[in-house]
Amino acid sequence: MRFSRLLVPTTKETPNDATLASHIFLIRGGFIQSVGGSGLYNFLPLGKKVLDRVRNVVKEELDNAGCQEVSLSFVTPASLWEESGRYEKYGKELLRFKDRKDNEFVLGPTHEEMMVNLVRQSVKSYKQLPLNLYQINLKFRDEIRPRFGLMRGREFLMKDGYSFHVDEADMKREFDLMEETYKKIFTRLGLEFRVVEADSGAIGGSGSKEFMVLADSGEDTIVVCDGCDYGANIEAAVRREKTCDAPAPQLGSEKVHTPDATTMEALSKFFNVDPFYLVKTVAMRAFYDEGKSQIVLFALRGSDELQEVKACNAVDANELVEVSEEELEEAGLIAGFMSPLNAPESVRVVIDNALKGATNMICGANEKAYHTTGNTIDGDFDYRDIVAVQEGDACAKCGGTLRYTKGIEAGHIFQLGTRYSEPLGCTFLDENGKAKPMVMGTYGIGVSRLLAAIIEQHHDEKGCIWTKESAPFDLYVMVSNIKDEAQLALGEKLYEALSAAGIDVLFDDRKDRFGAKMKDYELIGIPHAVIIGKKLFDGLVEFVTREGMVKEEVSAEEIVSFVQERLC
RNA sequence: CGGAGUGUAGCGCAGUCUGGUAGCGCACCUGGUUUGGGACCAGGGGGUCGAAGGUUCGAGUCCUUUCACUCCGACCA
Repeated sequence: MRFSRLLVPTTKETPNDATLASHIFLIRGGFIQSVGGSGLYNFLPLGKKVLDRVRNVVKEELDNAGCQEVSLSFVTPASLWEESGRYEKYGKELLRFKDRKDNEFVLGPTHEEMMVNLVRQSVKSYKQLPLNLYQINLKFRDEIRPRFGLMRGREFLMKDGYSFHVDEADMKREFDLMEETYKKIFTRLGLEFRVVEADSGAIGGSGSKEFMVLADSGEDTIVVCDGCDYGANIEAAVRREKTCDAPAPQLGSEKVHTPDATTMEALSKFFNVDPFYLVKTVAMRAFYDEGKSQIVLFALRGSDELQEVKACNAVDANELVEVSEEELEEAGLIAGFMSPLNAPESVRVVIDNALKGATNMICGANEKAYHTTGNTIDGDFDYRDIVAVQEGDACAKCGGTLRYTKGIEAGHIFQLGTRYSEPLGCTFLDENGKAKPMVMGTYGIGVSRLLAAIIEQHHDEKGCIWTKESAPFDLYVMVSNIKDEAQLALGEKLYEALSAAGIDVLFDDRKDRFGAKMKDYELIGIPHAVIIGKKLFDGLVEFVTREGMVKEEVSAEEIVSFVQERLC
């Protein structure tokens, strides 16, 4: 491709809404263009090329693993969503609309329903299973807050795969195969990543794993172990039970006047005890379908923090919202002095596993300005894991030290079970002629997000540094001064010879000066370049490696074979 | 939805307080010079100042309403 003919509107100036390197360089490098609506982007020729290359890597590996590509309608009938029960559960993220006949539709945010519908219509027998179908298509989620360019757009390209099995064991086999396949994909793309235990979220199902591309700019906090390979999203992370060296308060069962001790810190000072021996009670309003809600008290040790996703799952709610003091009072609760032990009937109580059987605990009295001491938590409560693992906690697996790191969720695989096949009636006949719901797995990769993830991991202050399998071109060839006939002639010759050798070359034949072209090269970030410049007088050209901007002088006569050797 | 802010040329911004010919940089077009680190000179095109209403002789500027977008929190590939 000749640069002079390529639409690559590079800019010197940074768009004012871009803060992330990937967002800045993808816009400045002319890969993508903001559409104006938030979270919507056009892919320009360079961006489209990268997207296609990434997509091909994904496709090749999946096809190798025996998956079959299909393409489902982007517009999906609302009735399917009602069948699965997600029409409401998915909430405002579903973009709903009606056609001229007043039929309701949804722009697909994920396609479990659609794929199940496809399969239930065409698969009837155990002989046709297992089956793994995928597509690489647009998705639309009306995100609450799109941001960071391609990282969190509303419209995005996703690979979504769905597998169908006769039983759980076969589904797990496929799940493991997909984990291996995903590892191959991310490795080929040159990404440093980690596979972690994850929460299943709105998709539903049991076991799930996320593929986290490690980057400080990642939106997810992941917990990793220094001692073993344990890794988990903070939303699903577990730890070894915590202990405390400080002595437990030796206080009998009493009610103590504690007027100003409304925080854990103040309470800890008041009694001069470690927060480990305090009961922290967090009130949240849990929302369910049809707008129903209930106040829930979550109790944990004063030294712990509530993990909201775990808490939300514990009460099976759609979402949790903080509660105002007025609402608390209406429910008969006093902020700062709440207790799970004698809570009003109307509120639900969930207690963290770590508190089960705890003794000598100091707790709110459910009475203004009073706490009670000497409590033992052994009642018939709903005990759950609702705690946020903290840095320094011990690994449940090996006892090593856990720490936080940041990641970009690039892939997520789920063991779905019959979450969708059952309500949608996706059944097959087994050897005995009995109808059974298919056991499913589902597997996603954020393909457009991968572009952002690659740049987050591979860039410098000057621009992008694409990895081998993601680069828009294999090689960039620059003629420094196109008025220099010898330079131009060599450029044309190289362009032709290298292209003929199967190398995808971006040939910079523009009239601009050396500096301008160099800046564009650095911004666009093609892995290697050949610069034809003044040293051609001495029969030399430069071979540049974008990573580190390493320059090597090579004889003009040998450059073709030199490049071929270096690029493969 | 809660909090904070911004809407003026394709992009980045000034002008708004104190009403009086709509500006600057980048980009773009024409001509010339220049060609190893985002060149220079000369000329040029491009705007219903987010929208609606109001005050006024006169509104980008003041008032009211509204919409959109951005940033900080809850959702997710």
